[in-house]
Amino acid sequence: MSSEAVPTGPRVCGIADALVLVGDRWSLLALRELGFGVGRFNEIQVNTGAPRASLSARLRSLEEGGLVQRQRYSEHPPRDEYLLTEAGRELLPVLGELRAWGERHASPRVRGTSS
Amino acid sequence: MSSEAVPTGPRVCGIADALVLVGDRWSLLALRELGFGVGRFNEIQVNTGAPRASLSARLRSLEEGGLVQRQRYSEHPPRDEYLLTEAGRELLPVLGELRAWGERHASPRVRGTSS
DNA sequence: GTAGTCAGTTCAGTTCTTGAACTTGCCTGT
DNA sequence: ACAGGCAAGTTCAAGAACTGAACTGACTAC
Repeated sequence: MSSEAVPTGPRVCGIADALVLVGDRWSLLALRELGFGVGRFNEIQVNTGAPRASLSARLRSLEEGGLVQRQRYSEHPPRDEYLLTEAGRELLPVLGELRAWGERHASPRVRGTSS
Repeated sequence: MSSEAVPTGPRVCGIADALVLVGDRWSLLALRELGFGVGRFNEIQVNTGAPRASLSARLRSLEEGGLVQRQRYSEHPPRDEYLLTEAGRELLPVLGELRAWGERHASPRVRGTSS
């Protein structure tokens, strides 16, 4: 038997909960930008490459999930920008590790001396 | 004035590369099961709740991405199980942090004493 | 007044995901 | 032997989600 008391069953852990909030293609990229201090819609859109509609939906669900908050920076042309909440900021270390992993294992480029 | 010389531009970093491999709803959950030592298709399927077709596709792409490898555990009824490669195992700490974050911020349950 | 910026929304088409069967190969019970 | 099961997938139609391009408002610049 390979298993040593690994309890098998319908395991529910925080990973599943986390993925409900950030388990899609664009959320983490948007969060990365917010972590860089970029909070404007168009900048996030350009830097991540997400389609505007997707980004809009994603930011909205991140806001509902309590990861980001919207702040008005211009009244008259009503313009908002997005900021990380504490919950969002606490995700940044995870993103950092994910980036490190990605650079080690997922990047087809560089991986050596040049450039 | 929150920004202090944050270079704006088309930022490309390992996060995007990582998300190509694991940036979907089921990959990380499957990886979690593999991390628990559960490598059988049906068990992963039940524990994660992923539809069979999705799981099959996901495991294939994880295999192509070098995160898991398939190992035959029965010849005559040809049956494979999945194991983490080194790249896959190195992702487990990230998953651990994601779980910790999820338990702190994404779970609607618990969250301390009151509620 | 014409053009441009910013933050989204709308639209129609494409792609992805899902659940429910179905298949293949073997093992079990009677 | 033969029906019935289990395991690991595959197939298919339907539905959900995503996408790029164009459009809306509310301004600002020339």
